[in-house]
Amino acid sequence: MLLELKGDNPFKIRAYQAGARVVESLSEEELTRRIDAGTLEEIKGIGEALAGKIGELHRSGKLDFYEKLRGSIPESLRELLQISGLGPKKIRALHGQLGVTSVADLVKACTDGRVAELAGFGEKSQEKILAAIHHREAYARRHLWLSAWEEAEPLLAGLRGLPQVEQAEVCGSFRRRMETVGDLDFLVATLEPRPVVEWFVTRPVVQEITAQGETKASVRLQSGLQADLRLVSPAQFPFTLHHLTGSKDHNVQMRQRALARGWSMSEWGLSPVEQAVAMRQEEGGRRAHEQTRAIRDEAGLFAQLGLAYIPPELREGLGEIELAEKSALPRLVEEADIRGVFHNHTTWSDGHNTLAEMAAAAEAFGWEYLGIADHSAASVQAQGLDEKRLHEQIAEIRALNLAQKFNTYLFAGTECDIRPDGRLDYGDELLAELDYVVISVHSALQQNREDMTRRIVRGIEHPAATMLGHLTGRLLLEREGCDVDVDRVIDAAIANGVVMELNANPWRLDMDWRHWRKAAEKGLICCINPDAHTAAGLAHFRLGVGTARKGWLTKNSILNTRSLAEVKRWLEQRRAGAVHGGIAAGRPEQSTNGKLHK
DNA sequence: GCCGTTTTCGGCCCGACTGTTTTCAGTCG
Repeated sequence: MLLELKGDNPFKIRAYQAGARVVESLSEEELTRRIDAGTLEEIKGIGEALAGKIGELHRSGKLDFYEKLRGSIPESLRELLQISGLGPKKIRALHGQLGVTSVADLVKACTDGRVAELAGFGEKSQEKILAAIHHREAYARRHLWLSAWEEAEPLLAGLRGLPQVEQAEVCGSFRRRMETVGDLDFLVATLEPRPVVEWFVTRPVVQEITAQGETKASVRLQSGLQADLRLVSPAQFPFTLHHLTGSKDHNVQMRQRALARGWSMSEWGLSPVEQAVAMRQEEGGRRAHEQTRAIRDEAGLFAQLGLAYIPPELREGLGEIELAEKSALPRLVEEADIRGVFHNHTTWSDGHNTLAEMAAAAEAFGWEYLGIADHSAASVQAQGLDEKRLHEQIAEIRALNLAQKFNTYLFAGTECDIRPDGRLDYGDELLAELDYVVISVHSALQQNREDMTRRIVRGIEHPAATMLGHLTGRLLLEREGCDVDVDRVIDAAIANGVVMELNANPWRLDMDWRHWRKAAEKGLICCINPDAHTAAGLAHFRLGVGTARKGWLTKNSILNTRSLAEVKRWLEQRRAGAVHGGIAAGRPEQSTNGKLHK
């Protein structure tokens, strides 16, 4: 950002951005190892200069280059970049010619009418800047994936219902299943765009139209979410779908790959390089792809570049292209693979539905089993169960199973607090009576990294622990997770045969998808849990499946894709102390049919 | 600042829309 504001070489700026993304994608462990071994430069995107700077920053906590850069630019200029419509060039003009160094300065300059007098600005720019400042918090806000879905779904259904529309999809980070979404990118295949644009910009949920043209429109929805509509011909659709789905890193790598094979690739199509260059010089842009390669869908596009189909969730530029080339991408878990969930709450603690209501809802999903894990006594705020009440609940669960009222088997569990010192909130005898134990941190979240890590690892080492609930306790867009050494916790879980939850509550999606791929490769087993507090909340398991897919998880590394019989056997063995190192060895295909046990 | 089966120099993705222009620059995605 500082280099941008300085007006430095745009390609240099891009190199820094690319380098930053590379560093972000590394675990702390690997980053440190590579710095110590001097192998940072082996990673694409990190050269001599960046490796040197990263090393200096890592060793000393300071970077001379950065300090000098920062000193040369007013700190407050950076926040101007957040104002939509203002880029580095305009900010430099405002700073250089009007002496604007802060948002407050800018507001004053606009209301004085001085901005409109600048070359390249006018009345309208001035108004837009003021409006953008006014709304910048609401506009810059990201939205939970689920909130975005609730906004997108009716619009998508509406678009698909229009007679002119052949295909419609939501692309972008939404399609890639990011945990939060910045805007919605609708893409439509049509030969008659006008009425579609007209329909889109006149929806009642549209608060403001920010752009409207022949082939695209942008609106601001009442929620503050921006929604863009792109319209292309059916022949272009797969190219644009891929392009708008991204991510940026993935697209850059795909284009490089296309170029290496003699193709110029863009959102418009795929054409031979020489032709694209020649036509661009003669005709300009779009016509360059008139003789584009005909392709039916995204799979055809990947195939043209010698790649297996890459699911949207994996398109983050994190090695998916290399594996697609070898047809070695994992077969990702699907919603239909889930046969039950653990970690759910009832009216016994802070849930809103009774045990029987939860069981009925689980049965409606066709699940073979449902785990009940109400809060333990320490979670007073959630009406956690004391020993007596937990005994009563266990009895009720056993009775429901005996009565065979539901086709879904109920497991008696608990979400047992890990106390600040790492001890569990129930005694060993009581824990041993349960079918399984979810251990979670709910209090003293501000503990330092070392204490928190030791606390959680101690919980994991308890012989009764079955799975670790919501690793960091984060609430997306609201509260940072606790500070914990994730790698150490993962290693401890694997060593103790403890499963890691993927909490599918829309606010959590914790453990983060960025950790799962490597963790699963090491042998960590996942359990996708909705952490449901209502019967309707059980449906959130779908968000967990989306996140698991984003984390490269396959059915085999997920506990609750196993049949009831397998899960029962595994839990029994675990409680007898016979299982160590996870359940990866058990092949689901070879198991008995869980339905026998209903 | 990074990169290399055209290269160690000379490239680096590119088109739509807006507002300001009077043919185009800046921003965005």
